[in-house]
Amino acid sequence: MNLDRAKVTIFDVAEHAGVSIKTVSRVVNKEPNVREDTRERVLLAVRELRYQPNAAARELSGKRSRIIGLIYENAEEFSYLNDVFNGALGICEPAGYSLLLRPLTLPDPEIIDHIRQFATNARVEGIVLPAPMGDLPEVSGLLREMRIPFAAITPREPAPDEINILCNDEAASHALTELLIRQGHDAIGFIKGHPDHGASHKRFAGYRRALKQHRIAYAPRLVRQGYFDFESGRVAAGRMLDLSEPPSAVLASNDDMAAGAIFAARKRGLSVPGDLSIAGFDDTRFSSRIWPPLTTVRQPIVQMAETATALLIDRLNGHSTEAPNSPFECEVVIRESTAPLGLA
Amino acid sequence: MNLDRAKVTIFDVAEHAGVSIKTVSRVVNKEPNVREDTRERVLLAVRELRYQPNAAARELSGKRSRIIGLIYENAEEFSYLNDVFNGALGICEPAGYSLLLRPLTLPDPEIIDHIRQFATNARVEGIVLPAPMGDLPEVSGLLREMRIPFAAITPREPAPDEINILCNDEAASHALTELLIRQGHDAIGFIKGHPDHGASHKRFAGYRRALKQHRIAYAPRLVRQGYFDFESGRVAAGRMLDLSEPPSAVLASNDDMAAGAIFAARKRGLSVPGDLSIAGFDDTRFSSRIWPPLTTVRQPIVQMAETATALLIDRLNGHSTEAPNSPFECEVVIRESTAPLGLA
DNA sequence: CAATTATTTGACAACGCTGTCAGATTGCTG
DNA sequence: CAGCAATCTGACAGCGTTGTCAAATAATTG
Repeated sequence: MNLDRAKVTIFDVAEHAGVSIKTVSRVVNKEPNVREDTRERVLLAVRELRYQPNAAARELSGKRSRIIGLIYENAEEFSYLNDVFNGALGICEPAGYSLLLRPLTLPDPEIIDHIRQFATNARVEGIVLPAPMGDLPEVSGLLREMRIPFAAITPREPAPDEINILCNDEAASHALTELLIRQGHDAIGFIKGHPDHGASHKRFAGYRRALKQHRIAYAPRLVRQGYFDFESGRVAAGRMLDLSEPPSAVLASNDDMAAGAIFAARKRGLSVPGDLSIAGFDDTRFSSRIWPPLTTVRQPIVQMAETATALLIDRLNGHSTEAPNSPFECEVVIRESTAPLGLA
Repeated sequence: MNLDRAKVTIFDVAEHAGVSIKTVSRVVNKEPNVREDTRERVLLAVRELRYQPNAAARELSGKRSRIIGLIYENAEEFSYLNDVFNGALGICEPAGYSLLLRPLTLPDPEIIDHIRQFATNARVEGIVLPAPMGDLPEVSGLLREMRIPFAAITPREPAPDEINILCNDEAASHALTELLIRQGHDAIGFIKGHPDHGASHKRFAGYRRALKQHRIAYAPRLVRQGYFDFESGRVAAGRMLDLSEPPSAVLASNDDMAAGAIFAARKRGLSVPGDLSIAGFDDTRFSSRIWPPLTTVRQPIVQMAETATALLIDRLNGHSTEAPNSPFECEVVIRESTAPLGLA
């Protein structure tokens, strides 16, 4: 198949504007040292001929592919990724970059090879690493070693001189726990997230801080390990509900597990929130569509992805990445899965 | 940022193998007319030096970008897209193609311009069009006019000589309706899908055919227009439930609307499936995670996307696209949202 | 075995752009 | 207005491949 469109070349533009191809190149690439009137003449020619620089020639000559990779976990949780895609694409397109996807199924013993191959084959200039990819030390280590710039979207401690976008998971978790405490709950269960995800620890920390602050004793029996998936939430919640002194509220580290908790409660004939309040994290698409709609925490994922991508492109272009490394704000969304203790 | 890796060029390989660069090119591109022993010598050199052809140079010289575009509706329904992505990526990667995403928000009055720009800027060789993109005549018309090969994944009538992947929506809908009829239901509501989607009509047709076949009168009051989103399903189901003679079962044209129907039933104090059976379509990720888990229809989306992409690549490579245009099989998944009439 | 044809190989010119560097032009200084 | 620096512009050589076409080699024929 021939790509026989767009055959206006830099020569055509140069001739039309009465300058050399190099000057056209300068204007198109916004290089300095072009007189204002020549610049305009060239720009006019570009518009009139609808000139589109040939990306392949550019890359071949200039060593820049203008491709950004996005390595993500090919998990079921996809509304998060949808936002990431949209954010990243929204920035890439106007900046003249293409976005190349690389799904990975975790855990992946050959992850290093896969990423190395992706980086080489796809000739990406930089990589966006949404959670939990940015949490894996072998991944960030490899990219550092390969000297491929990357932007991680994950609540880890920002490494010096690396782009890292995060939001205040801990504060949001604290706020959510506090909400339940204010509603009179004092036996509050917690389902932890996958231990490899930075967010898991932050969320747990917020929970503990809230308990402590309100002088509620920490009860290990009310804390269970989950793995961010529905099934683990269902099991973890079930265990707690079967205790002789079950919790009156459960905080799950994400919405999938919260949905699992609702499922477990239903199976035991408990009403939510009448007998058990349940809250989640993430505000996925279906959080408001299950019954009862979930109280949860919403993160500005699109904005976070936009910022990560924009900073990455800045760095690729040699701009001095002024890191606005203050975390993004999460928002507690109160719906019908939580209620004051003792009320239906 | 320099892409200073992978600097083994075709010259290095040629020298190492003691042949000319052209011969290396022949071997790498699987062209004919190379003696077996020279081929092997070259292949060995390729492996030893870990030679990776430079994609930019290839494109510049050979006019082939090896990029495939994927234009999709940037809707909320993402588990469908996840499958499409995975299927398409899974085929592209081993075939040496890159996949470029182009989300579009419908309705889009400038859709023509957007696609034209995408096709030109991104220099795609071919385009995959999952539903509902393949349903829009202006889109397929434009691509035809631009002479860009495309593969549509949608239940429309396959245009001659165009790649079109579909599954037997009609038969699945028929089977699902029949299931409800066998369970004793005879007042079966139907919530239609978005009228611009080909699947909507197929699914409705299957419903009507089943009614007819079992001599159940078609009742227009039990059929409502929906738009594939939760909210429209909720409203449509609500209207039916408020009738003086409400249905005992509702078939929604997708799972989002079925979830809306469950929501509406709950709000009215009805139990599902005790008072109302509800079935959906698509088997999205959360279909099994809401309460009650949905009876629905599963389509082999990943396979369909794989096939579409593979056929497209075949065509791009000049192979004679033997269209296996027989539809893919859907599968009815029976869960707990449907029950025989009169039983809890 | 010479003549002819089929197969295999290689030299070299594109492809469209950017980087380098030298030359032309302009502006400024005294 | 000469002399020099700063600014602008253009010629030309790559970048790593594939396509074209001619040359070399092998296979076939009478």
